[in-house]
Amino acid sequence: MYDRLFHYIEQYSNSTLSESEKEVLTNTWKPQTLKKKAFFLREGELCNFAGFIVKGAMRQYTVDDNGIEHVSELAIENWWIVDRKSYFERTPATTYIEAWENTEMLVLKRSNLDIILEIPSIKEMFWQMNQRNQIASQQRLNDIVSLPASKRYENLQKKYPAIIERFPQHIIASYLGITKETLSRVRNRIAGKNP
Amino acid sequence: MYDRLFHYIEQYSNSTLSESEKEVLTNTWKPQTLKKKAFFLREGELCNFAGFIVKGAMRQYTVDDNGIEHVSELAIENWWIVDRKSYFERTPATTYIEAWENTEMLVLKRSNLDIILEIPSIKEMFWQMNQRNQIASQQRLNDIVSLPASKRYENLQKKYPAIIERFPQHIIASYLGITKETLSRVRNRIAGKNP
DNA sequence: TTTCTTTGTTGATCTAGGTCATCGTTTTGC
DNA sequence: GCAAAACGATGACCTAGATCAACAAAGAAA
Repeated sequence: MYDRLFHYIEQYSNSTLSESEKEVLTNTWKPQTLKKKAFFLREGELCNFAGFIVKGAMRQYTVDDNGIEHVSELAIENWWIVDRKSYFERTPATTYIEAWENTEMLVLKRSNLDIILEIPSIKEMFWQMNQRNQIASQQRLNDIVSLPASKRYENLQKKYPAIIERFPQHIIASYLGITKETLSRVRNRIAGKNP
Repeated sequence: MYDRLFHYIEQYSNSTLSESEKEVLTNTWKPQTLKKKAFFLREGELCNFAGFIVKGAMRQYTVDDNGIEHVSELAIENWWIVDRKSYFERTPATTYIEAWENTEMLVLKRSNLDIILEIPSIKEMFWQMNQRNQIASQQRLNDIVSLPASKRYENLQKKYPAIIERFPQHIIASYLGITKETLSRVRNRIAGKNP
């Protein structure tokens, strides 16, 4: 169960974890399973845990003043899921995080974060993770203002085909910032062009 | 000139810089001035410098396939300006960065980054900066899919009134993901509501 | 099986915001 | 000082995508 996490850390820190370090990790990261549709976090709560998905799929979303849900993040195996703002700044969460499938995670309690960051490869891994994440959301922001719906969908298909297979269309649509009807029509148009 | 930088670092690292650390900083961060309209970075180049703005204003933007500019970042005194992806991953820049006013900066060469990160308060400052930045772009992404143009403008007014005063409307419009005409009308409507 | 929920499609219509064009006003460069 | 550029406002029109509605199909639940 922990192997995926170790491997992830070693990959992104570009270094090897010692046995003692691995022990610290197993003492601070705890397994948690969530049934499909169960909430990992609700708006208004404190996000006390950061989760690494070992198996399953989750989605993060906000609810606006009109009660409309807007998907902000979709995550599957080997991804992190956390309300960063709430977790790092210890403020009430503005997002919901929900298991979309039955999901197994390893979760890091916020109060253990500082201990964990003493390990250089962990610090490096978090550093890289933040960097990558930031670049990705910058890219997403840019796409949303400069590309039409169809191009955004095609980009997602290219970049994260696995995501498209794991979530239904109305969730993907919301992630792309369009309605399910528009995504349905966009897919038809694209299919027409590539016979 | 360096005082602003020192102060910024001490503020966000929540610690005090020693004299020797300050010396390292003055040896690695170099002053650079840019005339209005001069480029700090062009698409395709390597972003070899991260800039801290001491005085002035800059904008970062991309140009899409149709030649339309999309403002991705606006920065004034005490802000950083850098193409993160290019700087950290050493890949060709996808953005332009241009001085909007005559600007004084302190710039950190990419090859000095690793030296600088040895100083704990610097590492901490970068950590915080990345964290904040990430949260901000997440917020911006959320706003753009969930709020109408008028609300986005009002939010910007509340959050960064200084930005609105320093840049012309067509730049602000692009930053908000709308056209200058729409911003003009939106402002009229808002002015009508608050007589 | 039967019922209920979730998912996806398609049509009709609407609208926020984009596009195009024009025209003052202000700034800037020389 | 003057021409040229940059800036901002406003009108007329257009369109990508939203909204509303109806319906089919496929799971999931019972």
